[in-house]
Amino acid sequence: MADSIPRISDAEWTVMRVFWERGELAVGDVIEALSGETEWKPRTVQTLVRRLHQKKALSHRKSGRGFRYSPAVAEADCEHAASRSFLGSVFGGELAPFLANFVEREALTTEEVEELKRILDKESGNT
Amino acid sequence: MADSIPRISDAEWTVMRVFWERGELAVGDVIEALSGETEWKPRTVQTLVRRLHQKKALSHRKSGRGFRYSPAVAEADCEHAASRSFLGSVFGGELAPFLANFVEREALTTEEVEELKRILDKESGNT
DNA sequence: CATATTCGATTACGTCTGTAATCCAGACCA
DNA sequence: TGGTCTGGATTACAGACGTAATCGAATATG
Repeated sequence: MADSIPRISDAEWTVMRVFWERGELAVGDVIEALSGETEWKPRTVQTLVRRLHQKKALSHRKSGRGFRYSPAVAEADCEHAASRSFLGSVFGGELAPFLANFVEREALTTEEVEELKRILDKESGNT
Repeated sequence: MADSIPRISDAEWTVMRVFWERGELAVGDVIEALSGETEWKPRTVQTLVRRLHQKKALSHRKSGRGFRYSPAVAEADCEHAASRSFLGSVFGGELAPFLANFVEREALTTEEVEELKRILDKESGNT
């Protein structure tokens, strides 16, 4: 895990999620997987795949006429990097103000609150 | 509150925070306020202020030789819009997966967990 | 074999961002 | 009054992003 996490753009997240869900894919597979979800033209998807490969978020493997691509970074790592970056820009890097703002504007149900608390408790034994 | 919230970039957040903390300011005030915090040249700060005014995040008022600017959007609204946008891109729009990923990778102290739970409880009476 | 399809590579193009520099006019200072 | 400082307007410029089109090679298909 020497590589730092590449910065993934909004459109690229959509593509990466396909790879994280389905593993190694050819471009055509990605195009098909996204055909229901987005309006992107095939060339658009291919550009996104190529850029993700350039920035080392996907790796390459020659296969027949083209390549097969697979995730070269872990989803959770990318998510965490994005979270840190977001909290850094918008909330001074802190989780609490984010959460406070969020619950202040969104009506969470008691169910949801309970779920979130359970998640908080999952952080096992610390100080 | 008819205007939708403008999209504020990373560098722009730094500038907006100065306005939210201090209210109406001339460009020079912002430059000075940021001189400790960033390495930005005065022209850079001015460009950011001008762009924020263009995108209606700041309003204008003629004053002497130049203008005084003030926030035209509420901090909490911008934060919430940014949060929604971030969760939408990265976590399928949901808070729980974000929180789960975060606590899984960051060692929160018991103190912190308690604070977060208190925040969650502040969402008053819903279903 | 000939044609249609697919995919990589290259190119495109407008917008947004970060990071300024230049130019100019008005204001303050000596 | 003439210089200096400030701030607005204009311009710059490269890189990221969204959204592709074109070209050309290889492949699958009839």
